[in-house]
Amino acid sequence: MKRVTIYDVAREANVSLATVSRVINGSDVVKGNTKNKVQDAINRLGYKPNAIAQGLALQKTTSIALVIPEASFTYTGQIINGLLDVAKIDKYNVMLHTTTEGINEISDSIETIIKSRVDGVIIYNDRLTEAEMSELTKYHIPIVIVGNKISGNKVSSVFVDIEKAVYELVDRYLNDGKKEIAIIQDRKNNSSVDSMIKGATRAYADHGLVFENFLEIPAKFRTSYDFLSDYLADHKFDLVIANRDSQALAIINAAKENNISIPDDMEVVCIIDTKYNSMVRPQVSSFAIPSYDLGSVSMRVMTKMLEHDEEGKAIELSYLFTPRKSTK
Amino acid sequence: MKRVTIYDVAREANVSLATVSRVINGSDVVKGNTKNKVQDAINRLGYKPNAIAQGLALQKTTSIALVIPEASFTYTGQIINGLLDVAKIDKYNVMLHTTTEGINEISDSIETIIKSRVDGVIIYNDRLTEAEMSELTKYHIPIVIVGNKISGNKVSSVFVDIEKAVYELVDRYLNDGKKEIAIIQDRKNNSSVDSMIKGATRAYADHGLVFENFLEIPAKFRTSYDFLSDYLADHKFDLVIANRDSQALAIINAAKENNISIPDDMEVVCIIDTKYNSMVRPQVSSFAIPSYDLGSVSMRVMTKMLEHDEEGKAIELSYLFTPRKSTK
DNA sequence: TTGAAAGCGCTAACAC
DNA sequence: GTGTTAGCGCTTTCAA
Repeated sequence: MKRVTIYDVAREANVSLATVSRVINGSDVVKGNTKNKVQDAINRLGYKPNAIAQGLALQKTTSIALVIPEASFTYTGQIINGLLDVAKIDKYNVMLHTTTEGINEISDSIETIIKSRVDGVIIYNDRLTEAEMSELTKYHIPIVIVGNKISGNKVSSVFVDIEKAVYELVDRYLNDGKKEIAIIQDRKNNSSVDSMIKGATRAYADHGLVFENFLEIPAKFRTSYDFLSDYLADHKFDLVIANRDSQALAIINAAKENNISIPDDMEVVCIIDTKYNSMVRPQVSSFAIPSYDLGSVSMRVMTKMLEHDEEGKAIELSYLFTPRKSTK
Repeated sequence: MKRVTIYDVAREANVSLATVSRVINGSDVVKGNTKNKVQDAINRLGYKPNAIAQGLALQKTTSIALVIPEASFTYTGQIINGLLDVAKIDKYNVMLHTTTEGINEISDSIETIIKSRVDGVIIYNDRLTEAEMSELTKYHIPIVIVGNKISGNKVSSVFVDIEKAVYELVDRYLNDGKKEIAIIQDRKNNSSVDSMIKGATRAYADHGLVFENFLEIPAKFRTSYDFLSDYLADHKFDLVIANRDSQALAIINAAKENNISIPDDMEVVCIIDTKYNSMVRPQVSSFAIPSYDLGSVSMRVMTKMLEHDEEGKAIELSYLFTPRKSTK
């Protein structure tokens, strides 16, 4: 079966292909009568414009590339949903690319992305390097970074000020005299943790103290839980801050095992919520990062750069600390 | 900045564009010497072939469309990872489309998918209707359905026999004299639940019994948990089977609230595991559906249909019942 | 072994 | 209002 083309429609409707083109693009110069003729032919033949040919002719594909770290769907899922919802509204397609730390870096995807001639690329990537950024920007393709404040010529970003969030939290605890505060490493989201540490460090400094409890998970431990169930045996904290709710859970489980009662003996807070936090007991106090919005706003910003030729800008989204059962 | 084209390379290398085309496509008729000249020009100019133009000329895009239900990333995440991993190996791009029950049905995506001229489409969709299938198959585009046994001309499927899994499980409990077994509805995965019910019904029938405990969640309850915490107050089961681990969790939480001890008073099993099952207490016994493989095999099957012109086929993947703390 | 030229399906001047 | 035609960047006969 041969795909029906614009020529077929033109012949069927007894008009030129230019007229058909005008009709499918909603040009208003076409006379109502011929427009109907063409529309009928289109329906009769089941014609669907070839986006590839349009892409070639127009030098634009109305599709964007989305790059996310592999195996991150539990927390990027909401971002993707937001992204896709507005992509759908604006009629953009999204091509999905994943990176794997140490195996499949961004640079490996760039080749494919550039060849595919997407109109823009949206990246949720942890600790994007300068090199990677300039590798990309040299193609002058609009970029939006989600989760990290970087902007410039045709590169925008949408993010939450995690440093501030953690600063405020830590400051509050220090004011209450609770000085044993720890932050736990998240191998899957280094840049977020970098911000957390900055916030804590600043809060400590403002109290004339030094923040030292960044818990790196030694390579020999496969999960945070494995590490913590050992570690908590002879360490005690007033508050532990994790990046994702799943890690907070690991902490809580490890605490239970060591007869540390949550939140009485120790409190736990996380930054990123997923829907699991609503199913789990105790529910973890969190910052309720607006993941869906992170995605939807990113795509909005992208289309604005694309269609209204807007400049790159940095957009900060706000968070809301939501106390639950893991804090007093 | 104008993008560099094959013409630019041809001029730079002092050959015809046909020769450049041969080089980038690895043709072996080109003399080593000229091949080097061309390759040098390509590197010097930073030329990247335009996949859109190639797509037009070749009538194939080396990209596929992936359709999944929105907001399903926690359990489709692994499938996507598997899918993308082999897509990357075979150099296929994947365009991501989501459906939303009642708002964005498959049929709404078909238009876009067909226009985008992908080479094939992979669908993880719950209870795909006949109408939707034929709407798609009429374009003669290769399809693979994941999670559902449907096959035909250029349509393949990759699935796990959930009916059998549940049959075996229920049969075992009935043999032990545990007759109060319930299955809980999963609005997000109707077809899986359909299979579960079939399996249970058959097992009951084989024991001369009738399966009746399919717990539908009335519309007024927002979550399974809301429903169950009421429901379990005056209902008791030997075993409750859920589709996803998150639902099993809801059941366990609701049970706790009603002073039903798991697994002593009631046992709980789920079909689909996510990584959260490893963080949660008690861990839920499950069937350990091979989600990653579901994705990777689907993509393999797709490329086989695409590149080796293979026929559609149905591939069954196996499961492994994994007892944990929610069963005796 | 290489080049010339037609064609992939569409858009957008430019004519009429 | 509508048609003609020259691209868009590439692949692939067909000749040379």
